[in-house]
Amino acid sequence: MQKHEVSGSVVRRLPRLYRLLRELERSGVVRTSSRALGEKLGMTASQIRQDLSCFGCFGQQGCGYAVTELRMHLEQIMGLDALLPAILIGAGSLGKVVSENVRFEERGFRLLGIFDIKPELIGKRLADQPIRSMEELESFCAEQKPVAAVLCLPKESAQAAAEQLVSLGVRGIWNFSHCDIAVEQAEVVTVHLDDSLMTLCYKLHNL
Amino acid sequence: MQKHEVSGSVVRRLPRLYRLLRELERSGVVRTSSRALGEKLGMTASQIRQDLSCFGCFGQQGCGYAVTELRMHLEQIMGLDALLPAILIGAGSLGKVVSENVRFEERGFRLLGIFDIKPELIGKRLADQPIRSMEELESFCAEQKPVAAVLCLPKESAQAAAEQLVSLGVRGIWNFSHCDIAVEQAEVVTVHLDDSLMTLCYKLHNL
DNA sequence: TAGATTGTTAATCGATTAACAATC
DNA sequence: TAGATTGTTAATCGATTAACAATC
Repeated sequence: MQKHEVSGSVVRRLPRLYRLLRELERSGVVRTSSRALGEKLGMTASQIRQDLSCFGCFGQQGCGYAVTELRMHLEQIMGLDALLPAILIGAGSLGKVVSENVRFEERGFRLLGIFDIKPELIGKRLADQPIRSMEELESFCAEQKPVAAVLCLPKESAQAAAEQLVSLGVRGIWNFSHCDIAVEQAEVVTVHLDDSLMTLCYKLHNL
Repeated sequence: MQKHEVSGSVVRRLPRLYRLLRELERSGVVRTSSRALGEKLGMTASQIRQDLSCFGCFGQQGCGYAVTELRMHLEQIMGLDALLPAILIGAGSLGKVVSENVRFEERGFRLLGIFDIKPELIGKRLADQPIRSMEELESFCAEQKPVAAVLCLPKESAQAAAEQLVSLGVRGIWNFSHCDIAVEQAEVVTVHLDDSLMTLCYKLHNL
């Protein structure tokens, strides 16, 4: 289906388009066009069509796109229907917010386990799960084979944890650790809140 | 100093370079080169030099860059030394994590006030601040003149809150509300955790 | 059929990389 | 002076936009 490798710019735009389609669906819109979609997302109709064309043909000449159909295609393209098994490491305040506020099941993942190193947290519950000891991690992974891990650790321990996770079979890491991580054989998506805040600072400074 | 408008791609790279320089400083490195910096950041030496050249000349031919000096220049460029007055709206679990975990003062902002609409939260403390009632917001803004606001609200109330804030003088919004926001006359930087997670899903799906 | 809108090819624009003269 | 490395100009590469034939 994909001609060549799809560029990062295209991949980063897919979630926004997906969210818009969900909204249109909720408001009862049945058909739409690249023009209408582009307007709402602040991009050109060309770009919408060009982006979609990386993955196939989802419209009809003259009539545009069926909203629900296109939304389902995007789900397939992004793999949101897969529900990949995932775990979360670090049940501090950050881990708590992420586990309780992120809709994993609507974003392609199922959160199977939450781990922390602090003895006083073990056994408490978070997002409907017991917090488990890090000593359980290896056997848990052997059994449940999580493909992804959410890292909510201080930056000092993030790199080592990432390496351990990869050695236990994890292939994707969602990293909240305020530092960059380098691991072979795994995809890492880092959320750099500090960088995001600094870009706001820059913009205000150069208004 | 800036020839033309600096592109978004350049602006987004500045924080990473800044973080690297802080690290180098901490490990006692005194001088460095575009080659060394590029290697650590996974980009070309050309790109480092090209990015910096948007703002001035900070190196010496033959000798590279003085780490501390360049770090200080970047602080100036991004405006990190300004400590712009900021407020936070929404003291739920998300607001709690953001106010307690983000190092505002190192990122160019000073958090002056935290607001929430829920009566049961008013008066409790967060990040060394009392949580204030939304009724106080107008007079507080008139007095303290916050330039930026952190939005930690559910998406239903985000747009209206943003508009109110702008009418009260806020010029920059750091938006955690899981939705896009459109306001005239203000810079908005939105943190889309869901989009970030979906790109990880895509990558794992297309491994 | 006429109008609309796709998918795709071609043209433009911008961003990245390479090259090199200037100079520490 | 010789070696290194900048700042900048030119060349390349990729991404966005425009144009248009195909067709619903």
